[in-house]
Amino acid sequence: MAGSSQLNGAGDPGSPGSPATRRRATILDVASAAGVSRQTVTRAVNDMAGISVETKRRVLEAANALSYRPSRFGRGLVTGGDSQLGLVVSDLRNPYSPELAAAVVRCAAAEGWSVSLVDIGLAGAADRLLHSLHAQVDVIVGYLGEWARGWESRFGATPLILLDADADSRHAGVNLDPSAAIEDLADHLVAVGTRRPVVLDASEPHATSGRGIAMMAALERRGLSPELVHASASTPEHASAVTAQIIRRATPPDAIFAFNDLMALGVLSACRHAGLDVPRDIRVAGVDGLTIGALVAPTLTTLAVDFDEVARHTLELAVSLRDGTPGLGLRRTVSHRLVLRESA
Amino acid sequence: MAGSSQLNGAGDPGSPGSPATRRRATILDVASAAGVSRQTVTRAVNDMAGISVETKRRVLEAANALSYRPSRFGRGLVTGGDSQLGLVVSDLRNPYSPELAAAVVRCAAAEGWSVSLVDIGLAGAADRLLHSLHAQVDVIVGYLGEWARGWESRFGATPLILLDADADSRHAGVNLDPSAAIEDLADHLVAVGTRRPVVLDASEPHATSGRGIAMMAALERRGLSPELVHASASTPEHASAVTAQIIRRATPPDAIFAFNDLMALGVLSACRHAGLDVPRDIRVAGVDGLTIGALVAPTLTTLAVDFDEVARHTLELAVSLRDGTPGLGLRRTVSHRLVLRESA
DNA sequence: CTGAAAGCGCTTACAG
DNA sequence: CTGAAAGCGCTTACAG
Repeated sequence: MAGSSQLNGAGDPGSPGSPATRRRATILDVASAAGVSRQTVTRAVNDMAGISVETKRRVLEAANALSYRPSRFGRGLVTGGDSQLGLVVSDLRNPYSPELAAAVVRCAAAEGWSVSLVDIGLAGAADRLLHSLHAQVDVIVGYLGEWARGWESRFGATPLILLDADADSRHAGVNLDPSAAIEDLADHLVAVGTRRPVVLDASEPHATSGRGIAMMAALERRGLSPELVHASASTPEHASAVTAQIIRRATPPDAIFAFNDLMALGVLSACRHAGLDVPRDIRVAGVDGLTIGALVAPTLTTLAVDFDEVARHTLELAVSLRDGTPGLGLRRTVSHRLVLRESA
Repeated sequence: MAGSSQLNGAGDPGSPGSPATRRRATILDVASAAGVSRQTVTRAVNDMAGISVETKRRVLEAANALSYRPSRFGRGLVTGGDSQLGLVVSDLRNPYSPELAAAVVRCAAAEGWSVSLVDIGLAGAADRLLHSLHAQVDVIVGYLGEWARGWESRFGATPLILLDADADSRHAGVNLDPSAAIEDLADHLVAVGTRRPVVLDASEPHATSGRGIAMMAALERRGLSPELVHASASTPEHASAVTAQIIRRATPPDAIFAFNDLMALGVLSACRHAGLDVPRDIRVAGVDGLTIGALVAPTLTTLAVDFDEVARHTLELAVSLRDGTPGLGLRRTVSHRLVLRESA
């Protein structure tokens, strides 16, 4: 038809050899196809008042025939568009990430934000991903790790919210504080008669994690002599391997506090394969409060993170950052909570 | 000049009645602050050639002082912008969703797409969420359920890719086919001497799921008389409750095939609490191939979905749909694969 | 109920 | 190395 060849030709109607990728129809294409002006098209497409039923029908028909979709850029330029949050995680396959993402996505939706999800765990792609993300969102939040260093020089004024980062960071952030929950757990372990507790940390021997240190201290303060053990990585498999060795000793531990729930699952698995009953022979606890901890048998005692609370703080910070209204504090803290289940 | 210097409170702290939400600085604000033209600002900000070091420094300084961030709309309008995929899941807390999302996010990133994640499981918010999503992405993919009905009339030409939808759907989609894996599992169960298998389905009695029907048929074809049982919902808890009843019988089953891995976890839990050993006393299998299945003890035998393959197909379809090049087929099928582990 | 004008913020040629 | 002009696709007043 004349209309469609004009559409594709864009000023060059008779251009021979239809292009492989046809240009997308614009509001002007629809307008001319329907024989109306562009703002009549706007009215029809956006379901606005001030348009006759018949005209609307005709316009929508033309729009449909041309597979017209309003450009989000054209529209966003004039309306401002929705706010966009970029959520960066280090490994979507670790169940921790999805549980956080779920909370953030829900909370964001309630506040009218969209969230773009990025996994920078991929080898080498992190730099490219962050670059493309920072061009598309209003605020970036997540576990940036080393990428937070030198942020301004690389990504200019893109606001950044760090999750569980170093306390000395200059960026906005939401931190996690396990100390109170660790005290509660230590109390509990003592109350049930624990004698030989082991703290199973993930990091390298020379960089014991904060929670590992805190747990050691809490147990020592209660008169126990906990042993500190390191897995070479924080995976269930490594935790399982280390546990298998430990429980084979002449005097095995009667409690293992794992760096996180995933590692605690590995501990549980090693205990089962060794024929040990949890919690009768040995008690096990993790950190994070992942949903799966309630699905395994025995159910896992844990220091749970309130992901919803983290998400709430994150969105509050995101709003301040977007609007440039720093408010009072750009750093928040969320405490872990002891959740006692079967394993301890 | 007067306007722009007032606008940025930065150089004009004492502006009376400073507005709650300050207008964001534009490229023109930076240009005038740095005393250059707008395209010189573009050159500096986008790290382009053809600008002196000194000018660039001055511009970036001004940009920084004004917290300037290029508008993604202004930029997208002229560059076209990245492609955006909208991923819709029904419940991010069900581990199935994140595993799918992880694969899609990774695959999309490799193809240069961004993905916006939306959870429509939220009560009542689905309609609003889909509306805002469809204005922001190029293609929508996911588990739409009832929302796929009447899509065109509500969301016009927004391309849609349905995951695991009815075969009679007119939309593009990626379907799952468990039939071959079900045969493999049936073979295995027979080979290890299963006598009294139970198929634990999730749906209501009058709407047995496709995989439930297929498993029943596969077992019957091998001379067994499987029993079909329904949980009132597909949660681990319901599965656990039903299992507890069944295994209490005089002649309990020696194998349970659960609708999905989550329910299989519930089965495992009920067995453990009843003192049954899996797989010695009873065999258990699920469907989905979730990561957690490999972390529990005993590890879970399952009919695994290759999420990466689903993601690959999804992105191929997304590209065709975005470009309006339908290619040969807009429907793909991915087969489950039997993964034998300890539980069966 | 409909349309002509202006402008959102940016980049891409093009001219100096 | 720098800037004046044009235009991306849309909506928001405003005028008929």
